[in-house]
Amino acid sequence: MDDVRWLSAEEQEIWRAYLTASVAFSAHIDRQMRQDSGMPMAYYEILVRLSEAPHRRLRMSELADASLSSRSRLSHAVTALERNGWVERRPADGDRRGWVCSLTESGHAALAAAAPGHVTTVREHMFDVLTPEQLRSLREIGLAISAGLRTECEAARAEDDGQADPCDP
Amino acid sequence: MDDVRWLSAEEQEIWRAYLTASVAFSAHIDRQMRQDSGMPMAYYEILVRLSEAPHRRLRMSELADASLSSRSRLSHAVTALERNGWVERRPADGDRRGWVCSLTESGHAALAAAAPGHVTTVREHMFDVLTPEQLRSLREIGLAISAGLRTECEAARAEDDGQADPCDP
DNA sequence: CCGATGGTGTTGAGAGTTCAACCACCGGTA
DNA sequence: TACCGGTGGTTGAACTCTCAACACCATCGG
Repeated sequence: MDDVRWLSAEEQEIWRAYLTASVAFSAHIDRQMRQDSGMPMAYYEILVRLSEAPHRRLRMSELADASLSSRSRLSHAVTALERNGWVERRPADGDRRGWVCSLTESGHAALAAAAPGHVTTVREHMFDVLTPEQLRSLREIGLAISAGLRTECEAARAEDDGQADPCDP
Repeated sequence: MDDVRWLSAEEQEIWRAYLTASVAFSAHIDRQMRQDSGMPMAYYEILVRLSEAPHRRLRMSELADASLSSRSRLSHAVTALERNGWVERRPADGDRRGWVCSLTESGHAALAAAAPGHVTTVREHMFDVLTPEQLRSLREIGLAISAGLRTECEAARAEDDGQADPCDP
């Protein structure tokens, strides 16, 4: 890592355009969610993933993967969501290490109340400002970046020479 | 906000592709920065902005805008950076309310040490996985989304009927 | 000069995240 | 059976961020 391939002026411009938009957009969405529904975006994501799962329940580890969250983060988050009565945790049958997390009726109601504002925000600041072609492109870009992140994890895992895996969360 | 324009299946796919990539990518970058340089990405951003400013110094409010951070967040961050000796805060002359924050030599060294790893990560997971055309498109997409967020702020400000401005940070 | 208004920046408390242990359990192996 | 590495999940402390309140100063109008 000694001969760094620095970014050209043009590349810097691209990177900055992406970074600025990404940071500002996610901050905007998070703020909207907190103000209108009293929960951070990460919690909304958890509720969404639960609501989409069969029987509205998932193993903790599966929920962590689905909601792009570390196990530790999810554990804390579920504790908070449980306090609100939006979610329940019960032992998994068949594996006494595991727990399944399920969406309560009250949690489903909270999700239903939060969704309209969220979707409206996303539509206004994304689908209303981009052309259909840009949207198609954005989909491909997202898939490519995600794939790139995933393959690095697999490569690190494949080495399995005791190196720490930098892709846990 | 009663007749919500929900997302079509195709739109959901686009949104999810973007969200997944954006969250995973920023988490990856933040983790790399923390592990290799002991600071969160937000702090690196502050150092970068200072290093690019004339005389490597900026008013707190300008630095907050440049680093996409709220004033409160910047204030806490600068306190932490000051503790590391990477940054200094001194009263602004001409306006006794204000403070200017400047990058120290030690801060510049920390930035120089952190940059290679960061740039390498960005290149590997963005420039190496996207085509030139996708990169051009991503730049336009970023600019469009940022512009959309900005115009909403201006609209809110233009109303100036006592409504709170939801675009402060 | 005085008060009203607005901008600049800080502070403290509470919420959320990260990191590094840690415990409990599974599955395979000797 | 006993051991042992690997998995599932939690915990507590330190850290970062958000939000609301505040203090201070500038500026403008009377």
